[in-house]
Amino acid sequence: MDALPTISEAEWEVMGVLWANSPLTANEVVDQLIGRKAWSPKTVKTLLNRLVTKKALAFDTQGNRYLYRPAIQRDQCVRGESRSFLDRVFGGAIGPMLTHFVNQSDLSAEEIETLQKLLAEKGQKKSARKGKNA
Amino acid sequence: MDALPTISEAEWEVMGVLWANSPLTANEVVDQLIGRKAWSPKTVKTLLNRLVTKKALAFDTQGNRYLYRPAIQRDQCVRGESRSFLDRVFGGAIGPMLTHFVNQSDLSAEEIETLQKLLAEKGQKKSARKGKNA
DNA sequence: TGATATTGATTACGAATGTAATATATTACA
DNA sequence: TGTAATATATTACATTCGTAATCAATATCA
Repeated sequence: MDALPTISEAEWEVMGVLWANSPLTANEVVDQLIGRKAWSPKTVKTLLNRLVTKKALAFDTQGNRYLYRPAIQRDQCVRGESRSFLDRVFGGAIGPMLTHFVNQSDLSAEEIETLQKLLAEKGQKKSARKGKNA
Repeated sequence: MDALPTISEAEWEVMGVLWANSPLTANEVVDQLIGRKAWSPKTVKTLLNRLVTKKALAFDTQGNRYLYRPAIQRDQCVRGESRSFLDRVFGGAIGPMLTHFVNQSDLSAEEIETLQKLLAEKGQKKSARKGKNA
């Protein structure tokens, strides 16, 4: 059930580009990263390669070029990373984690409102079907 | 300003023990980890050593034993890790990150309430001193 | 068609990590 | 005081990661 490959920090950057927009050639990925990372194009190619090996990316051939595209969903990776982070730093306790971020961060009025609504909904469901937490 | 050492996953486990309770001898740390990690005592010693080298831990000598204690604050490390996680996975956008967790998680009624109160306070301050976000 | 440019594949290499084992110093028991 | 037990220090070793350079295959231009 958990066959997610491990995505390193640098690799996340590359995945980010392709999750946002794909398929892309290697050079297009390189271009997207200009300004955000001071990487040699060679480095980016290496990362693309590793991600293919890890089966985090797939590609279709177009002449002698590859058109890369994600082979795993961003949302799955986000969940995996989040779980790992939560366990490592907050011992798996999500309440304290959220509290921490709300305290630390400078949320905009809109963000606060969005979250409040979300929580309100959560609270509703909660009391609507007591104990039946899926 | 950012002189925090990098704490690896395994090292977090050890730091966790000492943040919760210190000072402790190496063996006491080993004991605390029994059941949670299937590590050889040697491995724990190695981690303690590395953490001392990284200046994440310090120790006082007691006979031929060391009494280890944290040399950096948990809160600082939490902030560092959180920032790194946020940047990597959510591109630094805290709103979406919180939304994600609230959506994904199964918060207890109490946790929901706590967060709602927190957000309410945040919202208050927000409108009280507009634009003056520190 | 031959030289060149481009693309992906392979190789490189040091630092960090996970996971210990061995060596050395010191203490404590007999 | 000698020897065993224990504690820390040093060394080990395979992987992963960051960061590229070089090699090999192919396409393109002259």
